[in-house]
Amino acid sequence: MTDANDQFTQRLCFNVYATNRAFGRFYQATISDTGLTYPKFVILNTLKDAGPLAISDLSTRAGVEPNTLSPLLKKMAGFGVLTRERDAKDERRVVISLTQKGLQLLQRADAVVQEGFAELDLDFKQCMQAVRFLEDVRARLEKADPPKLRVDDITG
Amino acid sequence: MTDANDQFTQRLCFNVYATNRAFGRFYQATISDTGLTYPKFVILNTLKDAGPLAISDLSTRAGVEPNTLSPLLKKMAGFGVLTRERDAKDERRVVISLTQKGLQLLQRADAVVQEGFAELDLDFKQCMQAVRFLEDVRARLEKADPPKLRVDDITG
DNA sequence: TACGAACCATTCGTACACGACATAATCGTA
DNA sequence: TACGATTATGTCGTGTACGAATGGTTCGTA
Repeated sequence: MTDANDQFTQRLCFNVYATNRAFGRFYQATISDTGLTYPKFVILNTLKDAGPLAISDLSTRAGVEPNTLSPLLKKMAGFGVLTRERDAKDERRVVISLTQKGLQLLQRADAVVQEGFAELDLDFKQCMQAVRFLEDVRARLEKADPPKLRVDDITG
Repeated sequence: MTDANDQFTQRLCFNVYATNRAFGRFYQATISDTGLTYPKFVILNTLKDAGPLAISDLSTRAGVEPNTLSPLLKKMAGFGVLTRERDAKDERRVVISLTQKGLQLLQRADAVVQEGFAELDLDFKQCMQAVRFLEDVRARLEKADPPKLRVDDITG
């Protein structure tokens, strides 16, 4: 890829960044009254699709580090939307399961979110292409070995 | 758009979310030694492209709320990469300008980031399409009036 | 020209998100 | 079978990010 094209990667990065927060505000406005946030919504959704998962597996699927999940899951368990249990076969693992309450909450939230998304009226084909492209980008980012800039005289 | 298509909007949202953090980790690995982070990088880049800006304008361009920017800019000014000055014409406004030090830091960081992005070897055309699509999505999200779910008996 | 509306920056409280580190459990191999 | 390497979770410190509320500044209009 030429230099000119790398500019587009930067623009892609910026648009991903800005769009992520736009989506976040959209979810906030839609579901914050239920106590849900987008990250919590993602966790519940992942559990619904995959069934009970250890924290590390949940981490991989959601693309979030385990140390981010750990306190979040503890809090959510406190609200009864999921449970945390040590795996008897491997005492290192903590298995997370969706509760009935969690499932109901998720379904209600999901319905309203779908309703809001429908009004955006996005083009189906473009949407699908973007999803596939972003999945590819993510895979490349994860296996990449990024270069490292060292600057001793500047802090910030 | 049909219900089936809204599922794709959800998948888009998730991929934007996950890709954003993958990019964030990439930047972290690349430029954290300089004290920069991706949000700070964006601020410097925006100032380089647009010249001095009031905080509210910077907020609009970067897609970040002013209350997020405010403390961040104060800290960055402390490191000498930008300056904060009250606008004499309108005492409400605080004008942010890039310093020479900030510009140099940005240029060095930018070069290394480009280098890393080149190795991702993304497809130029797909990248451009994704950028345009995400810009459109963002515009729609910002003018949308999201539905609101109220649930009294659940907190989280 | 005065005064309420609108605008701009800021502070505050809360919620992710990460890297570095700590600790406990399991695995591999000598 | 012991013991170093690996794996899984959790804690800590730091850094965004947002909505709500605050306190000046400017604008519009009576």
